[in-house]
Amino acid sequence: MSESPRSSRAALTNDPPCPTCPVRAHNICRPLDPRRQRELYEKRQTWKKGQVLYRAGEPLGPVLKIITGIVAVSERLPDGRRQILDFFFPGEICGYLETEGRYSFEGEAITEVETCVFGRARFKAYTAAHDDLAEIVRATLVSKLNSASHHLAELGQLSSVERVAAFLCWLKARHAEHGLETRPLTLPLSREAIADHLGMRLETVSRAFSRLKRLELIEASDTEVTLLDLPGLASLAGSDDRP
Amino acid sequence: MSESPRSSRAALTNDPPCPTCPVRAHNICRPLDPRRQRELYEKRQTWKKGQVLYRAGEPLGPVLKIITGIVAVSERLPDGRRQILDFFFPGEICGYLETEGRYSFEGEAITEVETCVFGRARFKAYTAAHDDLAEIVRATLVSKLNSASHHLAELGQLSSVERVAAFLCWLKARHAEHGLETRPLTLPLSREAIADHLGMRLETVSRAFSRLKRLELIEASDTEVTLLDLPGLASLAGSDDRP
DNA sequence: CGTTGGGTTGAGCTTGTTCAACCACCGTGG
DNA sequence: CCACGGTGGTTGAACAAGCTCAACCCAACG
Repeated sequence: MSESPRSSRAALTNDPPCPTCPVRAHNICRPLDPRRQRELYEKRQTWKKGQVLYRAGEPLGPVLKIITGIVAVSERLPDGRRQILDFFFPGEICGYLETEGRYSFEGEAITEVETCVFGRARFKAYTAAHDDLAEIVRATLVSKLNSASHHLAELGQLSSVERVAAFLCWLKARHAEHGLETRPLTLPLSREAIADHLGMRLETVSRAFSRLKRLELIEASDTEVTLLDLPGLASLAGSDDRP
Repeated sequence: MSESPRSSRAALTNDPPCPTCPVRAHNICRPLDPRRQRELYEKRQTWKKGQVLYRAGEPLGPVLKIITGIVAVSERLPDGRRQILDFFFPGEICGYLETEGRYSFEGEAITEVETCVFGRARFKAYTAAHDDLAEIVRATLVSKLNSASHHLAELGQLSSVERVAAFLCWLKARHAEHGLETRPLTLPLSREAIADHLGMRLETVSRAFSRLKRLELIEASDTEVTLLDLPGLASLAGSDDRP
């Protein structure tokens, strides 16, 4: 056996880039020691903005963990209308939880995206074999069900301005959770993406932003928002923050 | 040891009513042999129409499996608006999947309801210890996430008539799945409950029913509906049933 | 320097809400 | 037995919210 430090076999199985990965402490990777990192890691892939990671109805492909960028998961109606169900942020795993047999939804890179790529069968077996990982998957599933339900209540009951307020609060929480700047928030989403997420038209989203500015609840440009009055926004959004 | 066939201890631990339970073949109970039925069974409870099984924010109580009747799970805004997130039918388990620490939502009996009652810790431990049961719980969770997502797309994208059409298709599928009469469907839900589920007002639901009748897609009374043209309804509902 | 892709804003229209009247059904009590 | 009130459903008319279509703005970029 060769002792050369970079034989092709060694390059394949050793030295994963995990130690410098910005999301090594997120989700499934959080409890991994170097040995398990090496066992689980396979490869990475980058996706251009607008590129589709998987399409509804297609047979299942690999499991993807987002390293950088944002993925929108959506359902599309035959006539082209689409509902963005969720935005996946760095650290999250997409194309896994919401799958049974085939993809039910569509995953699209909303920004430039970099992902870790795992063979599905291997990933499933590995997470099933390790209790701590299985528990993380389960907890994520429960939390996704909760936020989908909450989102449901927003779409069903809130007016357009209320929905945008709720969205901004949600976005802030998400940024905070991922250690990103929250004052101001960078808005990596177009008005159209926000509209498709909130079940309204982009013009209505734009008007809602204008209203919130006029009410001095936010300051906003095309790509940045500052939440000036978080409690005010939250109460608009119907969050019953009982103190 | 007494040989008397009905000592109090024996009454407590033996002879669960499972053999005659109408939902013994549903969900978690499906793979149970008599021994496991005896181990898992605790007791039953009935709830009057309108009674609240649990409230958002309360500490967790027991896990409930519905034997007969329908439970509506909803989120309520501070100002009283409510969104019915899901209807739970006989065989389903409620107050379990969507919980983390405390109840996030509210469960209310929409009809007279009979349930099996399981101590939560015991239930959790038992299902975790049996692989087949754990798998059923996991699959249910995934399927609930899928249907919540789909419901989200309906609320976000469909018009009022389309939503009612989608709801009727869904209801029919649900009845079929539970072996209930589907022609005509009995409608155990008030117009108000349907409205709260679809994010509209009861008057709008009523008008949508009238429109669907005029289009001869359905026949309906207060408490019964017949779906005359299922494909027609489905296409209204935006179901891309590719043949 | 023109073109292109978002974003904003206005005017008119459509859809769904609000408020109110009315109806059918059902159980209760005179 | 019938009058009564209550509950849930339907329908209409006026109104409001959000959508459509179109003009316009601005910054980025070839």
